[in-house]
Amino acid sequence: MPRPRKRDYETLRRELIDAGGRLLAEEGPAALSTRRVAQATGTSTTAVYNLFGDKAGLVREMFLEGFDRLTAAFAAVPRTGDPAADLLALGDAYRANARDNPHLYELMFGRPVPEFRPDAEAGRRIQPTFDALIAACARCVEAGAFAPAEPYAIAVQLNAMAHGLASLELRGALGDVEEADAHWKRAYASLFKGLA
Amino acid sequence: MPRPRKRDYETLRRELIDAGGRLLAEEGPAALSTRRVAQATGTSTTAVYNLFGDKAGLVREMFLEGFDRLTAAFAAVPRTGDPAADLLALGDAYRANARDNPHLYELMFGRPVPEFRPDAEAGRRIQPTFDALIAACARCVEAGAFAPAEPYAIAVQLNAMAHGLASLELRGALGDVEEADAHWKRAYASLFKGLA
DNA sequence: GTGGTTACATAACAGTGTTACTAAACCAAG
DNA sequence: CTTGGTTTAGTAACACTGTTATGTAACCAC
Repeated sequence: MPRPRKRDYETLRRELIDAGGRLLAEEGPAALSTRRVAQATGTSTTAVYNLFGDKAGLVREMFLEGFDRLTAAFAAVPRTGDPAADLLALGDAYRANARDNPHLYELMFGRPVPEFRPDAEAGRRIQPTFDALIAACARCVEAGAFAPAEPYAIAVQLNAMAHGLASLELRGALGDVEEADAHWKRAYASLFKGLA
Repeated sequence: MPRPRKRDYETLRRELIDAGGRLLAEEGPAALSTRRVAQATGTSTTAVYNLFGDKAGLVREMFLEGFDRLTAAFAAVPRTGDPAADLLALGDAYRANARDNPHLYELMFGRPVPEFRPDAEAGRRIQPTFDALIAACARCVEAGAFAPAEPYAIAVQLNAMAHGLASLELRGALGDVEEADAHWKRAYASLFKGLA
């Protein structure tokens, strides 16, 4: 007869992920030690290994959650009668996500945690985020805002531009907020013109 | 009368930076421990602290060297009578640099080494790389290939696009080489059209 | 009480960046 | 020659890391 569990595993798992998210947001990736995460949830590091396999498993969940949030932010963008404006709004949502969660953004698109590297399965799991962008591009093509082209190919361009701009902005390379605003506006205008 | 030095400091400094570069290229950022770098140069970790202040100081030199190389790659791009083609060639050089040195690229544009974060001085030191891009954009404006606009503002767009594409490509998100070629080609075509 | 099982925390291990410490190597002065 | 002073260099020590090993706890069945 096994020893009873002190805590519900689902709840503990949730708390560990949340604790990791808080530490990451407040202090950056260097704060993500198994000891600190475990301590923040009143348990021991063994829980990380039992519930996630290892530290990378925990960080993987945080990575996936970052994309879930981005997907949700995209889904929250209202669908108007103007597909081009909707696509711009997606870009705004992407930028806001990066600015509001710089450390999580780096975790999603960079390699700040040495132990973690996304696997192919994780890549598949984040596809919905990109799919939302592809769908928005398809609507622009259908509405005639963009010249006929494969929505996927267009989405790559938009994705690259947004990621490049967000990365530059997070590094402080785009100047103050107003200057950064202007850069985003110009870049999207150029690219939209080029895609028309 | 001080004890004589066993090694010339300039030479040792150079060797430590080179050793770091080799370890980074061959095994990635996780191999960049002070002990391994010191061992590879037949000295002890104290040398890292004496010559660079700390590990971050060594990594900072590698970061700067990465940009020196990129600047050199840009300088090696021949200046033709076609400024737009020259700008494309700069993009190719940027991409080649990223593909040939993926770990160094991540060090230059990401945060793979937790101890190191570029300071403002480092930011100034890498300005020449960006200046080359700005100059190439200026030539496109002067030649009428691009509509009149601040070369700096154009350079930001090109930089963002190139960085986004390179990052996606290094992550395996652009498919095989031919597919990636096509994505780069399309993205630059769209942006150039938009800037015309 | 013993055995078996799961659950959990702690100890132990090997590695990390960094600082502290000790010895080495040399010349000057007495 | 000895002592003192200085720089140089390597190693020891420290606190931290991810991870595995270990020991104890908690429960029921026999």
